[in-house]
Amino acid sequence: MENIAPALLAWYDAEKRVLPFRTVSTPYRVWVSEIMLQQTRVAAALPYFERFMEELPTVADLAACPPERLTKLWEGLGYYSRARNLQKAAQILVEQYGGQLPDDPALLQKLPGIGPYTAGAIASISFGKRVPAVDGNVLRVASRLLLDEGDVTTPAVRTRLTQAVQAMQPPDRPGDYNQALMELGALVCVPGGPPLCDACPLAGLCRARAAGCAQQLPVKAQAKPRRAVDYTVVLATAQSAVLLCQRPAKGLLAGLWQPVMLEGSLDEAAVCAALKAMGLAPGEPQPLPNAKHVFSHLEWHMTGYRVPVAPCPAPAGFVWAQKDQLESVYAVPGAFRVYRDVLKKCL
DNA sequence: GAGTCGTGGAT
DNA sequence: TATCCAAGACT
Repeated sequence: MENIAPALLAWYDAEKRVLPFRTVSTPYRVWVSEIMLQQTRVAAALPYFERFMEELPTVADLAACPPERLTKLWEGLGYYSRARNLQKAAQILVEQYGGQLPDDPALLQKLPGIGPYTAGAIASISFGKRVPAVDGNVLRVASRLLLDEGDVTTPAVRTRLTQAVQAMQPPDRPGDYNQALMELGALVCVPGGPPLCDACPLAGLCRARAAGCAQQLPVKAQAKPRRAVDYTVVLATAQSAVLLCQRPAKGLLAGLWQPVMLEGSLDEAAVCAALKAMGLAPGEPQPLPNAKHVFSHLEWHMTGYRVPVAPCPAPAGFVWAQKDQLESVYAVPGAFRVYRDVLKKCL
């Protein structure tokens, strides 16, 4: 195949988006941005990135940040283990690397939260190393360009496509080349609809376009169905505060805070019984809207109540959260958005 | 290798 | 509404 780099880089120079981690691209900023962008759209990550950099401008600041504050900064962005791993890595950098990121992708990949893609992205973008950084965008672009009908979720196909794009990576601009492939996938060679081939600098070289099958690529094994789980969410309120409980340190939404969560879809009587079993004195439950939250691998079906309870010390593992604390202290998952909105109005 | 791990936008 | 899926990593 004719080398795609010249046309690709010319397009990138003219069309690339102005992004904060491109405007000032220190290794630290590139690293944080790459972690935030894992499985996350640029538009969703941007406000988080700006806030994060304002509060934690250096590796040392990140290493020293109170973990609960870090979780709050990440609230709503999802995949919360990313934040924990980011801090673990920062602490390793402070202790073992003088607070500097190494330029060797093999060393980068030893840090928590940095896998093959992110190591390649940091090494190529920040340090000019000629290494690949292959994400979902690049797999889509490459599979179309080469008309590769292999399943891109398999390691063999990923390796094949990685080698193909890296073979054309120019030694003088490896980071821009990697970013250009991703940018092309994000802006032109898009998923979920017909790609914008008329705007593509590689259209003349694209085998899938020539064959008229670009939209059918990449081939992916279909996702497995999610399982549904029923819960009852109880906003137990007293004296303009709501009862919150911290989730376990491991697993789904680890360490985040939530209202009283009971297994199953319960009626008023069962809710009162459960609250009494917690040592609370519940009043009359008031039904709230049901809510559904879809995760990658499961669905929560939530039945909601607001229940006034007699003022009392919080049960073990719970806290009484005032309205301002709910906003500024406790990190609550987006899964509870419906019920957070209720609290915003009634607390 | 297959599950786990969030959220929101686009179609 | 249902589905996909986004600058993936970890176990």
